[in-house]
Amino acid sequence: MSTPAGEKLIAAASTLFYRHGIRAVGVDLIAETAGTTKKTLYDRFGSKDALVALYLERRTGIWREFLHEHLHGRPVEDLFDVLALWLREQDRGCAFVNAYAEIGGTGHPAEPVIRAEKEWMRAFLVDRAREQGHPESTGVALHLLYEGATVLATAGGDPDAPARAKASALAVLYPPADEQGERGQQHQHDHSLAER
Amino acid sequence: MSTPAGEKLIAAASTLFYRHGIRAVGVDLIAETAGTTKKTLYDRFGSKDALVALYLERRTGIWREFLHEHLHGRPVEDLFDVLALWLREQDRGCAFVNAYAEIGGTGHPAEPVIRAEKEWMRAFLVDRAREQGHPESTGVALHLLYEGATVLATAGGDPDAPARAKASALAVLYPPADEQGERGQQHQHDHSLAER
DNA sequence: AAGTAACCATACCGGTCGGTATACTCGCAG
DNA sequence: CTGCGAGTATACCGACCGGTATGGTTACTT
Repeated sequence: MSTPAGEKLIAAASTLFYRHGIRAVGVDLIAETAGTTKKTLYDRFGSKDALVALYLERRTGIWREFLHEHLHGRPVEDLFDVLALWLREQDRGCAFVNAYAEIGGTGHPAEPVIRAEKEWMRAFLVDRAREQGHPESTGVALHLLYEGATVLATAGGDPDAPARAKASALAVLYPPADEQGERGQQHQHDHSLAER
Repeated sequence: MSTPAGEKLIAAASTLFYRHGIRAVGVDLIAETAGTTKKTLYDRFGSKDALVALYLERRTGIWREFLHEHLHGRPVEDLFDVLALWLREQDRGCAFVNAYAEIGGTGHPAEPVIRAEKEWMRAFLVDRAREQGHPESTGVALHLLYEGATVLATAGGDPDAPARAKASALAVLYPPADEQGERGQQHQHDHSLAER
């Protein structure tokens, strides 16, 4: 936690950074939106870069909470239903991918935060898959499908990407029992997440 | 094609936009890097936004050429070897995803270029998969894995992501013949792309 | 010979960038 | 009652932003 004015600044910065991007948002606008001053911003955080790193750190917590709350007690493939739900409000996609697009490779203090988030998600999915009796490679595949679905739902403009990713995930988790080739998403298992 | 000075401007803009991002690069720097002037830039392209759109349009062509050249005559799963090769030089990841992170949802003239690229890639993979006897859903799965691998190789900092994606792709393309669960990437088929 | 497309050079515009400086007010703990 | 952390308000800094204006120089066409 931070001071009251500090929290208002983080909240304003988070909204603005996510919606418009990092470079597109100036510190003047952040301070004004938060109803405070640039002086306070620099007293609390020292630099815009530090505020950016904090924005992403806060965001990891929010996503993990959302994920745990909605995936609790459900099979791992329902991840994609949770993602679809998340993207309905977070329509600018993955904040970490977006941030990396702007600051990647510059030595920015937020870079390790981005890598850590991706690593955490990989480990989470490997663990969850393992609990259901699947090898590490299956968790990795789920992670790849998850990132792909996020990108295609936003930059790709395909709102059904998470649903398609779920279908692909089911094919990986429960491979068809016959020998080869010709068929597709024939088994539907209906593990689908109830609309809440 | 454009005039000589126009081409120099596009080349300079492409390098700079890809390396540092769109907002991070000013028109003054582009003109100076190209060894020409801002006047010429505006005479040729009219606005920075138009130059951004052109940058992405050019980039689609370069990637498609690279893809066709390296994937020619090889099975579709070798896509991931081609991607690894591409990312060895294009280490800032997908230019379209990065651009969308900066301009997405703003009505920028480059937005349709981004969506078109993702759609083209989807159609390409669906076609290629179909040629090998696989249903549309398999091509879609390959597309998701491809986007996921690109993100995880760059923002995720995992240079082996394309290789992992290939293993996942093989599991989708050639599902294991037994009933369920417990095993992973047991068949390796060795369709791997010869190092060139 | 006149016109024109392409180009270079330079200066300018209002606005915003990240960051700093100065000065003042409040509430609270020693 | 004094000192200090937290806050507000405002002004300032040099640098850069996207975009425009003016003017002059080639080279090729009609």
